[in-house]
Amino acid sequence: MAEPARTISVEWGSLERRVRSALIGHGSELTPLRLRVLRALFDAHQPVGAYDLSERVGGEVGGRRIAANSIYRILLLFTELGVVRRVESRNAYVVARDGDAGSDVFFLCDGCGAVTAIDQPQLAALLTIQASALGFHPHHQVVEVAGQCRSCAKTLTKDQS
Amino acid sequence: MAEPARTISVEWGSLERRVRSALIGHGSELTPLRLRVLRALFDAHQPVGAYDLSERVGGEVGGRRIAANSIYRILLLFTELGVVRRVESRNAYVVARDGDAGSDVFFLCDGCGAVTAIDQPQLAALLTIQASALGFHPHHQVVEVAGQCRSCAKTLTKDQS
DNA sequence: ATCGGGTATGATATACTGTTACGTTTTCTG
DNA sequence: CAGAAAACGTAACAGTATATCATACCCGAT
Repeated sequence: MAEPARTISVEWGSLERRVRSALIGHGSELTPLRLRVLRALFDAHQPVGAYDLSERVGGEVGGRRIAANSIYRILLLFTELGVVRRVESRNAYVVARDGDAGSDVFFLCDGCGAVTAIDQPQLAALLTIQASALGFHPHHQVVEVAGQCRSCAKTLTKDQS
Repeated sequence: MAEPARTISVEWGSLERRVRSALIGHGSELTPLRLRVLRALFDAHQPVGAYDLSERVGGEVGGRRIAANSIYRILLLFTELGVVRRVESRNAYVVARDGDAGSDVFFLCDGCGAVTAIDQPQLAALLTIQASALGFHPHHQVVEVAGQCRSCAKTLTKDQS
């Protein structure tokens, strides 16, 4: 098993500021629970499921369990604000890159679970063109590629030799 | 609500032949249950969940319920053979277009549920290039666009006027 | 101060999705 | 026919998501 690579480049400080202002602009605020959820997601550096997140957040506070419910509500809020993205092929969630307009491509490593998010405007453009040709009005896109990251691929090759 | 559009262009006869030979090449066969699952999926003309499928297939035979288990096994087999694709953002399954090499783009209508699958080699190429640049070895890609199809978009516009 | 409203969270239940383990039936084949 | 392998069933369970109702808290108006 290769070591998880840190792949989503987000600074905690700027993330917190960004989320706080997004929430305020939305008429809400960055409550302690929301902050803890955001932090747990940030610390994971990879997609985390809602229930896993619930345990992580609860664990911080002396094992007190957080209602799955609340986690989902917070995840919904965060995704609506664009600060968190759902990884469809994993049923999990990650912190969005700063500047991610919702058209990022996710490269997901089966080995270490790391996710690399990149902006790919040409790809988004292709999809838009294709959609127009179909008379289709897109409002959300999912582009996810599963495979092995560089280090996991190396490890695998050695193992097989 | 607009009428569901028929979007996946597959002829039943050729589909059955294709699946049968794929199964035989795999050392299996097209059993009655597998045939009924395939048919139900074909008739739906849109993504269908596993449990929904279970009911549809069971309903044909006097309400006898088909084990979710068997449905999943068959779906797994079909997806391995490439005759069925999983729609990640819907937790559902559709018959693959003939010639779909696994790199199709799905346009999913939120209104009528219809799915339009198209081949988009340029897009696959873009993803491959990007993967190489990252040292990433892809083995599976998911490209799904949610939105409104032509007719549902029209209906919506009228409703709003 | 307290009443009322809104926001946030909890508690509980339930639905939906997917997997595992094991047993039975069928079919093929020697 | 015996044995093996494939196909399917049954049951239990794990994981993911939502619905509903109750509660805590803040804050402004009375």
